[in-house]
Amino acid sequence: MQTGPASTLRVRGERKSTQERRQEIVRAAAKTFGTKGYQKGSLIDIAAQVGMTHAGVLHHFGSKEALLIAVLEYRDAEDLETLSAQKMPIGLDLFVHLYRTAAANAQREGLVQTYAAITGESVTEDHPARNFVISRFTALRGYIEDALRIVCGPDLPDDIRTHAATSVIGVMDGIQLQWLLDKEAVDLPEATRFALEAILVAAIAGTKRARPLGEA
Amino acid sequence: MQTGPASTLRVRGERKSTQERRQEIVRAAAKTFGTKGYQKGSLIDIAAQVGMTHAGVLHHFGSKEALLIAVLEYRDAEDLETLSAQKMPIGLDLFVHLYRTAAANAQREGLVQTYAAITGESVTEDHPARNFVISRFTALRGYIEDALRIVCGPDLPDDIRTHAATSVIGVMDGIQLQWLLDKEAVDLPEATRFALEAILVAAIAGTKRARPLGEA
DNA sequence: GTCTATATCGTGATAGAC
DNA sequence: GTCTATCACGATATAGAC
Repeated sequence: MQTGPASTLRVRGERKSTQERRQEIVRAAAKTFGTKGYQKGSLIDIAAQVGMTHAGVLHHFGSKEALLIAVLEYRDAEDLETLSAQKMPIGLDLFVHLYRTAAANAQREGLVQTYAAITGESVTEDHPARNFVISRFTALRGYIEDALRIVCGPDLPDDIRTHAATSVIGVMDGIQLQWLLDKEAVDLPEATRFALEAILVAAIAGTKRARPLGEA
Repeated sequence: MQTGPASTLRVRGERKSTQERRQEIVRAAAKTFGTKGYQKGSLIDIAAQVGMTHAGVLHHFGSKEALLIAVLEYRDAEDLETLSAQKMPIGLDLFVHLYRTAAANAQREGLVQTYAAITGESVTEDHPARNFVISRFTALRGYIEDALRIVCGPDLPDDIRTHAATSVIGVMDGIQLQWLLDKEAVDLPEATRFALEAILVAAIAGTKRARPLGEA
């Protein structure tokens, strides 16, 4: 991704330099978009955090929307870094990883808040993060379905597997949301553990099951 | 709540009158706040839907924030109307009701979208809907805990009951969110049914259970 | 690479005519 | 009860100096 301009001399040891500055800005933007939301979060606010004017920020990213995209990509990169390994865990390990993520998230509210605010806003018309969020959900469902294929075997009907994957993501996001709004009322790690176990057990129980809920 | 000015003559059969006009506006506002979000949704947009200028809307509600509150109250009233009875069902009936709500919601996207957009935005700083959403979650958790007390008996440890209630709300919201963003990938009623059953079974299984997830 | 200055726009809210 | 007109404000983005 090295798109350096030809005219600029590029010494190896650029002292502080663009890349670092851009990262500072992205981090500030993540914080602002997280606390104020994308629409209300202003470039002026972001710029102030890194000691610049908003014009300076625009010099680096061109537009507010481009900055948001940069934030989203940065968040994804951070997520991968969090994994001790380089790749997404598989099988039962994935569920262990999901629980550990929830436990870790309980101590980094900012990250959760940024994710929740942007995801929440993304359902609105023509929101710049919309496609990103959709892709993210699709990918996550895929990972979880793969894990379920390993844990439950191939006998598990496709629709049940999909419902389970959708439920896992849904319940993690939903619990995070309630936790953000009322931390005393919600135990993020333990509620998540309960839900993950419940869904996993139900998936393992698998194909045939009594249906207590249903017709009148 | 009759705060009519003394100077105005109030004939019983006011022909079209304020209350109806206000309701039109609230409905338009719910639609706009749902599609654009609260921050981006403008009074001008809302006013146009009912054939007025934004000044006209402000005459009725005083401020944009007050209009949002009116929308939230209106939505709650609608929710209660949806219930065939007047009161919230109890015990197992509550879970049946929750499933039916999800099934009904699959055919009224607008309502779901409004709820999701406002709830999503509410995590941001000083958002006018924040307290409303917090109260709503608190009340819902209470209802569900009560239902679980009936279904599972009083032996169920308090923390498990709370985790289950949090999970129920979380999974319903989370599945709705994924459905809004990608309706082909998510079967809202059936995924919800799966999740509700899973959580219910786990709650019934109750107090003692092996813990497949946990330490390293 | 960052600043100042400015263009342009849209908003929520107010005042007063009708 | 609704409109027109206007205010005050804050935003994104651009142009050009340094």
